[in-house]
Amino acid sequence: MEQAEAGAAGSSPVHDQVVPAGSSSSRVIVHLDLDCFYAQVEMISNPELKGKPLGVQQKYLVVTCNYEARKLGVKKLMNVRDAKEKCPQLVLVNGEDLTRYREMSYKVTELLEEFSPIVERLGLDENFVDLTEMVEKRLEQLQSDEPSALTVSGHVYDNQPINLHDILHIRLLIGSQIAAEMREAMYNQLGLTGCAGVASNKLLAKLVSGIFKPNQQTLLLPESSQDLIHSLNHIKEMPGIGYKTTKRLEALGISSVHDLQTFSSKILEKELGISVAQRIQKLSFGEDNSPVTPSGPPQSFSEEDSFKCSSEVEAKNKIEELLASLLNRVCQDGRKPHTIRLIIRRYSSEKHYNRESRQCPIPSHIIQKLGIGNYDVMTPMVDVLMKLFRNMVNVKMPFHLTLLSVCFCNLKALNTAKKGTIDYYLTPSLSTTSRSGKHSFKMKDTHMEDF
DNA sequence: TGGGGTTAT
DNA sequence: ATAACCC
Repeated sequence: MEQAEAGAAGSSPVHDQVVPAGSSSSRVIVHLDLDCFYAQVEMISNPELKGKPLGVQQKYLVVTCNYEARKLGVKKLMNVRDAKEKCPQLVLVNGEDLTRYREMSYKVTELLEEFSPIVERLGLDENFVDLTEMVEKRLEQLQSDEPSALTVSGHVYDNQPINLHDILHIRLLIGSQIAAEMREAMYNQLGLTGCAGVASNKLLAKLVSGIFKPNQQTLLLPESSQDLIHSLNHIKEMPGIGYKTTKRLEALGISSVHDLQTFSSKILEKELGISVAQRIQKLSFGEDNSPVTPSGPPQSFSEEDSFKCSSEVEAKNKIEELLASLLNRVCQDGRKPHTIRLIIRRYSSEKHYNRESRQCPIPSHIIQKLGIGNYDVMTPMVDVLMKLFRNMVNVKMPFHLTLLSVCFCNLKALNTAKKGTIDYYLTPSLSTTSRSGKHSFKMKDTHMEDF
C-alpha cells in the first residue's frame, strides 16, 4: 500500500549497517487486535446480520458492536436503553455465553503459532507475537535484488521515512510484512479482520496497533516512539497503568505522560513501591522489556453469572448450572483441575470492586472421574462448593449477592507421574502401553493419590 | 458496567 | 485470599 523501494542493487543495504549487527538485542514485536471481535463472530454465525448495525448484549449492556452501529453513535459498554435511543434500528444478540468466542479466539492464536510459537494472548481478541527470530531468518534468506523485497506493508506512524541503511528499520519493515501475512491468513482461513501494530516492544506495538482502525496495520520506527507516547492525553491510557494507579498518580499531581517522565523517581518509589514505580516510569518513556510470554493452554476455567441471589436454594441452582458448563469445558481440555474456587459478589451500595472467594483442593476421588462421565462428579462437587459457600455466607442471616462464579484451576496434565517415582510404575498409561491420544486413558480404579 | 482472564503479594 | 492489571 505505501512507500519504500529497495536501494541500489550493487551494495545491499541489508549488509550496510548503521547499527552493529547481532549485538543489538532489539526485538520485533507485533500486536494483533481483532476488530469488534464478538460482533464479527456473530456475523459469521449469522450472515444476515452483516450490513446491519449490530450490538452484542450481556445483561443490560452492549459490550461491543460492529462499525455500522458505531457510525450511528453506539459505544462499547453502553447501556442498552441509551444504545436503543441513539440507534433504534440496532440489532442485539445475546453474548453472555462465551463458548463460540472462546473457540474462535483459540483458532486465531493457533494460526499465529504456526508463524512463531511465541504467542501471548491478552483477553480473547488480542495477541502478541515475538517476530525477532522470524525476521532474522528472512534477513539471512534475503538476496536483495528484487525490489519488492524491502517494501513496508501498511502504514508507518507519522509517515516517518524508512532508512534502508538502518538495520533496525529493515527488521521492523520485515516485521510489517509478516504482520500483513498474519492478517491475510486470519481473513482467508477464519474470515476475521483485525489491526496490527509492529514495534520494538509490547507497549509500543500495542499503542501503535490502534492508530489506523478497522482492519489496518501500522509500523512504528524508533525515532517516532516519543511522539507516540506523548500523543496519549492522559496516563490512564498507558497499558499497565490501571484504575488504582491512575488515582494514586493523580493524587501526586501526575496526569500526563510528561508529568510521569519528569517526576522524582525516589518519591514515586516511596509512594507506589519500587516495583510498580520503576516499571511505570519506564513505560512513560516507551520502554518495556517484558517478554512475549507464550500463553499455552489456559491456567484456569471459570463461569460466572451476575444475578440477584438471596437464598441458599438459588445459589445451589446457579452453582449447578455453572458447574455443568465447566465440566464440559474441562472434559474437552483433557487436563484435570486440582483446585476449585467459589467467588461471590455481595450487594453493597458503595465499594467499587468487591468480590470474595474460597478455594479448596478437589478431592482425589473426584478428580479421577473427571475425564469420562461427568455425571457422578456433579453431586459431590456441588457438595464441596456449597461448603465453600456456607463458609463465606452465613445462610442463617439474610444476604444479598449479585454474582456467583465457579473456577477450576491448578490444572495438571492428566497425571504428573515422573520417571523413577513410584507413581510412574503404578500408572498403566506411562510405564507400559502407548501414551498417544488424550482419549486412550482408562485407569479406572487406580488411586494414585493414596500414596 | 459483563464475563471472562493473568500475575504479584 | 486478595489486589492489581488486561480485554
